[in-house]
Amino acid sequence: MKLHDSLTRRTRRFEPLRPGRVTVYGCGPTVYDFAHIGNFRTFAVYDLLHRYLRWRGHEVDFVVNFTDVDDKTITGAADAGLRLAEHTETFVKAFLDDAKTLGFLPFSGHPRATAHIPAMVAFVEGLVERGSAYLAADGSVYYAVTSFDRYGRLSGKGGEDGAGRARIDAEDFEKRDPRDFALWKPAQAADREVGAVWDSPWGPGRPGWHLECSVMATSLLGDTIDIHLGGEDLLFPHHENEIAQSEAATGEPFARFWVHVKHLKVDARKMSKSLGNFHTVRELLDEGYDPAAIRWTLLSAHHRSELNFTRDGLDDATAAVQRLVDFRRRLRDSPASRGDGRGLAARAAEHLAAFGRALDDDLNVPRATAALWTLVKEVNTELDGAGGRVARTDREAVLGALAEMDAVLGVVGLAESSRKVAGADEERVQTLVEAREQARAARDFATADRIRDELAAEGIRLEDTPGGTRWTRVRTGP
RNA sequence: GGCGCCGUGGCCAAGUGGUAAGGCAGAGGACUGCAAAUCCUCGAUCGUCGGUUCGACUCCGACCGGCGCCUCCA
Repeated sequence: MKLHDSLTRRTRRFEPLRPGRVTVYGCGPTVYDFAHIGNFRTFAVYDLLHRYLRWRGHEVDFVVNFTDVDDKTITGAADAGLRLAEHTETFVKAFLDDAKTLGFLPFSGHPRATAHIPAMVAFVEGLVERGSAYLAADGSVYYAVTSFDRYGRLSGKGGEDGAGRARIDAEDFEKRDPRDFALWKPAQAADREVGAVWDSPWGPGRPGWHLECSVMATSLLGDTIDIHLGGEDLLFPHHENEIAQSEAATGEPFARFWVHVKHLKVDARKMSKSLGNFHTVRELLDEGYDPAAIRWTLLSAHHRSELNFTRDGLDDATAAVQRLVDFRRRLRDSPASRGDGRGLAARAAEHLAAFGRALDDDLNVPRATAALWTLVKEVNTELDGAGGRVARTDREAVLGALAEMDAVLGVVGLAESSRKVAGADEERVQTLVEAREQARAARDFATADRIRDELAAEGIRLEDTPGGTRWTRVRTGP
């Protein structure tokens, strides 16, 4: 596959360092609040890459951390009158729930910063020994940016020129260079209040933000990882600092590919609480949107392009997803015709190949889905022409290709799972459908239409086919 | 001020130096008791102005508009 790497600013061929085994680290959520739809755009891309790599036959170690100690989590815990761990647990759980809702494959692990403090301390000790970090008068340990000559290579920022404009905080007076950043911070009153304090050779305190990712990535995945992911905002300073720390500590290249996901906008504007366009997954679900439609929307633009998230877009996605569900159902339910196929198997293979080629090209989902739609249309046309029948071999081939595509996209199965009808309801609906059939046979269309309308109101759609009336639950959005 | 991105049909969104995928919506048609589902047909010259080129939407420049990072942020 080819993958765009932010560090070299090139789209390059990707091969794992160790054949057959890919190591991926994605910066995960800071668990101080419910993750919003913008966070989940990024995480949806993580899931896409995860699924794609597995689909292409790789073993994947895919780690996504939880930042469970930082200013915001500490402030939040203090405001809630809780210990840090109690406070963050709520949002860890919420994240995992939302991830499941959106059909994410379980990642290999979700290391928490607070569970890796000893390794962080050791990491910092190593940096101090190497002369890459120093203990300042305020009790903080800072990374010395000037000790790393490649600093700024990723972002094109943070060079000496930029230092002139760097904001000068009170703590900056303790730094040797304004660009230096904290690896270890001495305990403050608020930290002690919520239990965010750990021992270290430099006294009680807590780790700086950038440190955790370097430590967890290298200790869990090795000194050099294949792919490092994050939102575009993390490029600087977070990822720049990760590189500086990690490479100074290990002497090895940190990440071979850097993938940054563009931010999404809501109604063409930056999502923010003040604009009132701030959405969480659970809010959208409460409004009645289909999880699969949310997922489809989040994946609807290439990950390096801006994604404009709108209600209209969600409605579009709802219709598109429903069409895919209908397609699979139609194919599954189609009676097998006798004789040889009509070439659908070959075309399914062709479109599946095109789908794969699109993803091979820097995860080009829009192009991949175009191949999917072409398959849908061609098969529907064929079914129309053949009275709804299709050769068994053709049917299995098309269903197989669809399943393969969905192994990466993860929407059809997700959509079907939210359209299940419980047993009791099923019997009730069946009874109504039969009553309507009798009314139709008696040409009592008023009664028939009334039953159909009633069922439609509860999301049950009826279709009168030559083989009888069929019904299905559909999602049409709020 | 520095670095960077974007502007494609009503909406969303790919793409390429040789005359623009796909989805949604809309219109007409087929099918249907009427529908639904499905299929068929119909729409853009790619922000503006210059330049390079046999030829640019695709390269270069300027401009207009929108946006991101530079401070916590997916």
